Amino acid sequence: MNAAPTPNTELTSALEDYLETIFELVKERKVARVKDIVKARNVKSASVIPALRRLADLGLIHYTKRESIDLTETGEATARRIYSRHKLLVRLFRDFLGMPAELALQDACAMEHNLSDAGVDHLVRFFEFLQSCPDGHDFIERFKGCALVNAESPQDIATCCAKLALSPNDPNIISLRQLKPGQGGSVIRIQGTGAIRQRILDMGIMPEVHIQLERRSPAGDPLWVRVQNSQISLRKKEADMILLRKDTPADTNAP
Amino acid sequence: MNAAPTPNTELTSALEDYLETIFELVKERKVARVKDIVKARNVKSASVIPALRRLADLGLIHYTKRESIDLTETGEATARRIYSRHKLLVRLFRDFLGMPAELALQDACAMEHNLSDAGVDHLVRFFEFLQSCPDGHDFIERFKGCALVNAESPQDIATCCAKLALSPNDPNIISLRQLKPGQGGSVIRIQGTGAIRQRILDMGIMPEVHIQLERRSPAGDPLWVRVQNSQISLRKKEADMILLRKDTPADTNAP
DNA sequence: GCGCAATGGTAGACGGCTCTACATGAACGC
DNA sequence: GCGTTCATGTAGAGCCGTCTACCATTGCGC
Repeated sequence: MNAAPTPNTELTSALEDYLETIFELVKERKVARVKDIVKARNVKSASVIPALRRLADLGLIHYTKRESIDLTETGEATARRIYSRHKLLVRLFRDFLGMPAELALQDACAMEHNLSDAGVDHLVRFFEFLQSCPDGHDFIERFKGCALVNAESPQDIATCCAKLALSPNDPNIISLRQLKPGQGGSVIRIQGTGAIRQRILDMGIMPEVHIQLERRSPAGDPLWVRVQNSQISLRKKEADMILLRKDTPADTNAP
Repeated sequence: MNAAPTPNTELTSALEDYLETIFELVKERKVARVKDIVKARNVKSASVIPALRRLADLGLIHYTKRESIDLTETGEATARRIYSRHKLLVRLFRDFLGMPAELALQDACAMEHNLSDAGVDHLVRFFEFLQSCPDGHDFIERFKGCALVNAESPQDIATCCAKLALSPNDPNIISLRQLKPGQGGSVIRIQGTGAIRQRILDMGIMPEVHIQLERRSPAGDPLWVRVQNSQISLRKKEADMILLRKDTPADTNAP
């Protein structure tokens, strides 16, 4: 995936993964063996050995042929740094956003290599805020209890918010289908779940995105809308699910 | 970076990047040229051409030698999907976590390839909640105004929280340095900023992590603590910055 | 002591992505 | 018409990370 002017002396994502695996193995059972790494990372031993050699060259592990593997001091520090990014992302996705543990883990594994120091810092500040501030905790709990998060146990938004600004009768909050051609609005939320929801998200329609209704086909069903500067077509059924705040006359040339 | 049993017919991260670049160029100036891609992605034309050929093979772009490049219908849909992931992450890091725009962009670029559908969905639900629920907005605004987020314009946590549970005199909230050997606690926050803060985070010390004080050196300065099952040493100065909630006698064998 | 199973390691190949160095084409000024 | 210039494309090489197929060591049961 990369390859750039790789100066051969760099910790790549793959190596980070190996290092992290070793870290976990050592933590768990004091010693890492090739077999364990093969199993944990689901690769062949032929892939592991050169990786170990390179980690050894980088001074991150102690590795001599046919002997047990462990981390050097800098190796352990580096691994802990990677591992803590991992934990942080898991915490974000699982504990805060309510994502299933399994999936949160997968995403965290993949993303941890790309999270910058600044990203770490800002996530940490967020968690610090939650730790210190009971408002924060209340907020998260309400968020997690809410139908938006867990479609299976739907609890209405109104129940989750202390004060709900979107009165159901606000005439500016309408579904995309109710727009007139030429009108636009900003997405507030996508009603509904499952495959249709995913399709709508895949098209780039998500909260805070601006949509404009261009026209309806004569038959009425496919609607043509403009999103992110390009035109896409939607079925009525989908347009019903997209809730938005209609532009006020003021913001005619909206984002 | 990958390479797996790559069946040659797959959209890799690098290709996704090229596709997204083309999407943005087309959006901006109606047409993408090799030169623009070279410039945008900061690579050589020799790298771009084979990528274009493979994108064309995948049916994502129209490309014939020496003619202008544009997206097929599926190419545009795919690109929009990737792009919306990108935007979503930017929104998280910049608008919600208050990360500088530049850095948020970089992180988003790197991470967008690894965010799963489920991850997207959960982030979206979070933004939907914020959109719908004034509590949410208040919360974010308080978070962003808070000293934790913006070290430069420190506003005390107490000011940002409607009700602050951590009374400053809570005897269980102490700095790591005040622990007695054998005692432990859960990190609440890291005081201070800059390089020292980053060093502490790099060691894996962040909110919700459990730390136990093992011993102090005779001189008193290096402290030895146990984090994530391994022992690390800290200077007094660092220990001062780590605020934690002391274990109650109940949770003696804490996580 | 010996042989077998399991574990660890080697050789060689392949695809992906990038590069440098060079070649081709097109467009514009004159 | 022709040459210069810039954009585009080609050839070949290198590294990474994976694989398959084979080889070497170890240690354990007997």
